[in-house]
Amino acid sequence: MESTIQTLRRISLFATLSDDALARVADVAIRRTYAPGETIIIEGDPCQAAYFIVEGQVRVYRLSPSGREQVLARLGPGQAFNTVPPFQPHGLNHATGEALTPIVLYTITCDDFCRLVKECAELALLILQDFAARLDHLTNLVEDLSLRTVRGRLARFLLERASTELNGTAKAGQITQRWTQEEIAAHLGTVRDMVGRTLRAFADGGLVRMDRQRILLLDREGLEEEAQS
Amino acid sequence: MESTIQTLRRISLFATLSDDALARVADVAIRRTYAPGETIIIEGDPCQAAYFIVEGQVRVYRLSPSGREQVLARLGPGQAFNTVPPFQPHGLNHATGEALTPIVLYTITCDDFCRLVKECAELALLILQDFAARLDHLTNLVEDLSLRTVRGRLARFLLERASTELNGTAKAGQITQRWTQEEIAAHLGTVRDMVGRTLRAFADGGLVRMDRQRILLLDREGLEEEAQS
DNA sequence: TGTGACTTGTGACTTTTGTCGTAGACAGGC
DNA sequence: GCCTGTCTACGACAAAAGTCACAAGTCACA
Repeated sequence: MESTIQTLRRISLFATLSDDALARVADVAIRRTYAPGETIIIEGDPCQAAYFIVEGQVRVYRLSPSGREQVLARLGPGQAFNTVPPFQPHGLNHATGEALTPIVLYTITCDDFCRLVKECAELALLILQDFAARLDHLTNLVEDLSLRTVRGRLARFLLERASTELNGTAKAGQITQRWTQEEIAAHLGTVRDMVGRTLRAFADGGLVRMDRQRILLLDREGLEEEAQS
Repeated sequence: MESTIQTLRRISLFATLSDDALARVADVAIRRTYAPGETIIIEGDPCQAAYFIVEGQVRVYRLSPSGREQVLARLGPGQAFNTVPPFQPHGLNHATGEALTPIVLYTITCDDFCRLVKECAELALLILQDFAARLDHLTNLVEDLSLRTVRGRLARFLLERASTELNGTAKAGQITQRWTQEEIAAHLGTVRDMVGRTLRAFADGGLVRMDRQRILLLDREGLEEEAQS
């Protein structure tokens, strides 16, 4: 059985932390598990804790009154969520988090988390970097939603996925992970129908080929052109 | 003439900082001025510095290929911008900042800023809180753009302005600050025409009254209803 | 091999949003 | 006062996005 410290070391926020600091984190971290489909946090609830994923996939999203959802992030092992509200005066969770697969994670209560950060400059800096990355991502999302068409957003989405997967063993231009149109729609802030129609338009134009739930990028430059608008 | 330290004390990020820490900030802060209409930073440029506004108004926005802009924030004295990229590995400015009025501000170079934060846990915590507030704001903006109609966004915008201005001396429900439809549109991620038409629709429905560039909220509950969708 | 749950394809339609052109209203400088 | 530039009003139109209904495909699992 792996020790708490060894496990926490795999969280990217803690990866480069000193042993000393990590030990203090381990003192206050509590292990939890969730079943697929279970809701881990609910938007608007008072913030209880920050969450650090050891195993599994979590979808973080916001829900509209009319029931549509906007995915803010899809997170995997090593990533964290709900790290923001602890630093806010009246800290409410600002999104809902749902387990997609069986989840193992560690939680740290708001108070503990704030205290740790105050006492440990090392950790503070790491979290700042993490926040910076999120701000960057959200700013891009805002630009996308506000200034691009669904067509453009989908093109960017495909290009982005294909390139991140290149790091792995995926063949160039192939998106191996399975995405339903519904899921893609929730990421892009639109509805399934639009995604389906736009994908078909891309396929008709010879930009992509669809093979089940896998998508093959045929014409990267063409897609980049589409991504402009 | 006010000293640098006295001036920096008025920046909200530094307001509660210890004298000692503030002195170190003052050592590396450089005073700058800009004329109205001048561009202070350009999105995509490598990040040179963080900016702290002493006097004047700055508009921070992103530009689309087709020339439309999405305002991310409108900042005044005491507020800061471009504090994020210093914490990113390849730090590029992720938005454009433009002086609306004559500006006096202090800049701190990326390197200095990072070093200060590393050495001074107090400052790190304050910046974390600032980032948390921004993340909150951006998350709301994403939800708005993705899940609400222009009508809903405008209603929320009006309610928000009217309530923040209540703290001042403004009469209940009046938005005293002047907003052109063009500016509102850039905040909401739409175009002037839409804002004009929607405002007119609200006025026809008796929800607001428009008196030149001032807007008077007549029916707060009605607006809240509109804000749902 | 059937069954049910989930996913996708497709067309017709509505609503929302964006675009364009023109004309009127207003404010501030001179 | 009288321009001039900025802001606004408004109608007609075009494009994008969302909605609805229903058929068909896919898959896991008994």
